[in-house]
Amino acid sequence: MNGDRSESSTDFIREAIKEDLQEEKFDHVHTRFPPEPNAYLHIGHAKAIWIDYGIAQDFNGLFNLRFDDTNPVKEEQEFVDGIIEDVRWLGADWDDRLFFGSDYFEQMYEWATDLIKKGVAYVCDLSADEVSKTRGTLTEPGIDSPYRNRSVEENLDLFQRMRAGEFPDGSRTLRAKIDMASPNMNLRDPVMYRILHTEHHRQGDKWCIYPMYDWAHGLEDSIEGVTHSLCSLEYENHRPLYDWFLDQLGIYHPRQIEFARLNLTYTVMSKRRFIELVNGGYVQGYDDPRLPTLAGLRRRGYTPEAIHEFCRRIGVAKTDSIVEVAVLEDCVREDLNKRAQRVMAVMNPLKVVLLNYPEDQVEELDVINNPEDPDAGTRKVPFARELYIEREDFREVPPPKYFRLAPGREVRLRNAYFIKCVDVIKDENGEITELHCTYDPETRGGDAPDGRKVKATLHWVAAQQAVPAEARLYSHLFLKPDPDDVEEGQDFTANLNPESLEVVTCRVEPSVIGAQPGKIYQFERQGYFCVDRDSTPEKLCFNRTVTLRDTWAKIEKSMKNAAG
RNA sequence: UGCCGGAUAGCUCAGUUGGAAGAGCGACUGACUCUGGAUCAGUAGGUCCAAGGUUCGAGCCCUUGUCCGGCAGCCA
Repeated sequence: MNGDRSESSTDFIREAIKEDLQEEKFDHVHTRFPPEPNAYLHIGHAKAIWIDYGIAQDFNGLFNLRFDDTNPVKEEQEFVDGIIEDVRWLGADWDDRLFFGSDYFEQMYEWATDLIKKGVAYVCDLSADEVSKTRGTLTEPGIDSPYRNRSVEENLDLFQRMRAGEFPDGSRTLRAKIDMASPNMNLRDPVMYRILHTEHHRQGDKWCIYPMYDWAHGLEDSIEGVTHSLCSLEYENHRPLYDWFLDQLGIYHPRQIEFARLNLTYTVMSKRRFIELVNGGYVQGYDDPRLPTLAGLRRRGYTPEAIHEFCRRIGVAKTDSIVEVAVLEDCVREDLNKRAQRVMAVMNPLKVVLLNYPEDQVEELDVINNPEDPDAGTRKVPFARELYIEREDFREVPPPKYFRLAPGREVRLRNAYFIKCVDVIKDENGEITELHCTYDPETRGGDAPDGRKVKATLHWVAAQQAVPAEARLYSHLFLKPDPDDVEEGQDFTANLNPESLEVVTCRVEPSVIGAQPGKIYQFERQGYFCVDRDSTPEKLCFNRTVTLRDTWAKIEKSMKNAAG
């Protein structure tokens, strides 16, 4: 874990565990992350993983990765592979404890039989619709199933025949006999098994009855010897049911503790919505860099360290909360600032011709790779007579407090020379096509021997030597902090940001040639950019992870506000 | 008019066994600077939902109320 800055932070779960250890309810700690393999993981799962894995580490305990694969209709091997990759990428380590709930089906079946023999489980012939109708409501009790008092022998026979495949889907269920009048809906004779003649991704056609989550989950934790089953708030009302099953069976009993799941501003965080966005063509896949999926974040250039730091900062609590994306963005900036090699790239080029620079000369300038990291070394960057600078780094009529290039003004080209603008060239439409400047050979490297200062430093590239590349500039997927904040009759897609992806062709210094997908750079003064897998040997493709903090934009905004 | 949770700074969240109210983000101010977009430092005064109670002492415990969230899949 992140040793140097984690100042032994604690939370209500860690405290509860400490207590359990002191009171000797448990003599060790064993947690697990139990995803269902029916979708890709998102940053909300990362929070859960860091709680599960982080706690196991803090207490020198064990951590399992277990797939909760009890529903063959929705689950696929593709997601198993994707999830394993994501969890490993995040840095959680399950050693050799990779498990599948479906491997326990036989044991679960035996335990179900035990419950039938005990007289606390029965085969019910009601249809799904009838079960629903007889369950009652939040304020009214349900009514007993007419099959509730079948004999143990008949239940045993029927259940065995359910397994043998004698009955069609949905015709019968195995139910726990608890209390149809319980104020907790989960205790109104919940279904334990349903009939599903569907092939399972691991079990094949071995089974045609499948356990419900509520029946299976507690058993899985029990079988694995998990001490603390950490899960989200929505399962709080299910805890009494897990306890009931475990108590009836008389088997090992983990302790469940619930915490609030993560919500983020300007995005959505559910499988269902990801599917809608992908199917609707609003994003290009589950690993679209605009999505908060782990695959998307990874492709965007987020690092495991940044995500870990984010999880540390947001903490663990039971309060429903919506965390600002700005916190996440700040975490990547902090991490990438330390590790990203700096490079210069121009997004929106404006040609600069250095009138007094020799026509065919090209210099190789030594440039520091990362001012934050002395070990990062230096590289060569070509400098020539024709350059590109950022169009917005020049103003013909500079506003107050604008210190960048303007007619007659001198600025520094980062790592190179001072230049002074002597002429502005325009086309017939009055559009500026290029700048004529002079450079001062004495300022090579960026400092003037006579001690004179400039107020701005611009990034640049050599026009001939720079390589064109595609840059994908991402901004928030939604226009509002809460995507569900819509007019009546609309859904969250009404808040989609039409400009969440802007694709431009930029020009980058040649040192990036050959960079592999996943490589992260800081484009100086602009932001962090990550080489995308869509890159080809001919053309690099960059995803903007996040912009740098933009103080100038703030100044500009406040001046506008002051003026308006 | 059921059951289970929650309510702390502008925003988002911490707050260990009850013992002088915290962080981050944002904002503002300043330093520094070859990223005026790196970096660093400082400032922020919130009836800790409300009203009672227990206590020498309560954000933390108890009671009541208010508001918010979850629960009526043969999903997880």
